[in-house]
Amino acid sequence: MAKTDALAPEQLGTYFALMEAVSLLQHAVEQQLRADGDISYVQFQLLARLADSDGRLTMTELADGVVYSRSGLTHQAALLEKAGLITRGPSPDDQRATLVTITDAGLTRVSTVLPGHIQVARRLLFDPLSDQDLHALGDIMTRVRDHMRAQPPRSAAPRKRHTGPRTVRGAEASTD
Amino acid sequence: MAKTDALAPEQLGTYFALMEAVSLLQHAVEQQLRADGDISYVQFQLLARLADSDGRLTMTELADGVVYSRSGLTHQAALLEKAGLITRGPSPDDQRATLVTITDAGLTRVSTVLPGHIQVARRLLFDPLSDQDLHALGDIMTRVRDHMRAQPPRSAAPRKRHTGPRTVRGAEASTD
DNA sequence: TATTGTTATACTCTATAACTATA
DNA sequence: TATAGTTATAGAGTATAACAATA
Repeated sequence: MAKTDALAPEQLGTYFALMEAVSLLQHAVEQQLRADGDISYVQFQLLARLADSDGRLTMTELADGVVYSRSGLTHQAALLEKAGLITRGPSPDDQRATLVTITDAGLTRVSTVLPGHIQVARRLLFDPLSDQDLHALGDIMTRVRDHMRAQPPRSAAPRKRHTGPRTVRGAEASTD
Repeated sequence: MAKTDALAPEQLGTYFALMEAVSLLQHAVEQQLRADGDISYVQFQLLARLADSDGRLTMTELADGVVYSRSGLTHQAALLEKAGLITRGPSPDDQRATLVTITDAGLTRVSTVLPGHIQVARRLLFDPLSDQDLHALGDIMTRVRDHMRAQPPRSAAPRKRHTGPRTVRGAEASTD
């Protein structure tokens, strides 16, 4: 039945500290990006990835690593295109592919947003860390990330049954 | 003008590794909670917090630490109540307050979901870590979390101007 | 007046499924 | 048949503002 025992107390504490800290960090970052450049973190990631690359990537290449679905990427790309930050066009190599290009405005936007972004990361994450901490954290999280990437999707997730028709989502009968 | 310089390469790498790893972890956890107990991570947090406490907390106490707005909490509480996992009632101490109580079904749901949750955390996060890593990570993230909690909200966030009416959200003119 | 909580509303994000076109 | 991408649609999450009631 595999390991379903409780986590060691130290594991539990570490897990929750990690989750909460990063939630706070994500929240702060979203705020900053929205305030400084009116983009979300996901949009920032897409732009940054394009800026880092040749400035051009196919949708599939762009999506790689950015978790979600193709349709989600299409949606974000449409928003970024409407905002003039990227351009989409046919690929010469593969007629099926869409080639995404970052515009000058896109590059400008990234550089507009970057300083504040860095400030937030520094203020929230790095300020309380020593060089040694930084090194340790980098080492650990790099290893963890690579491990996660290598994990089989989530087909392996156990499939249990609910106790009944109880749903904690919005839908639901509410027969009255 | 404070420190707006680029982060050290090691900082940048650490930051991105942290963000990506936790994003993957969050995603996996959401999947597991939804599959095993049809709840979100936020809902799990609320239930877990209630279970940890006396079983009863006011809305304000419950919200504490769970970032978002009061209305968001009200919404989630309504969902949990509809699902029979919590109960809301007036507080004897303060007539303004709402006392939230976890039900037996709520406690059951938590215990239903917990083993899988732990499995995910173990498989994705702890498996690739040595005891020493665990200790270091716990120490670091606890410190970071406490530091973040102590930070002034986000009033301190710099306020820059956009280059124009460019919006990367859904709304927007789209005059054609 | 300040605090607790709810309601109404609006918007963003994400995912699934169906569909088109090219390899 | 498999892959690249889009569209339509549906649902969940979150936040802001206005409001009611109690301290």
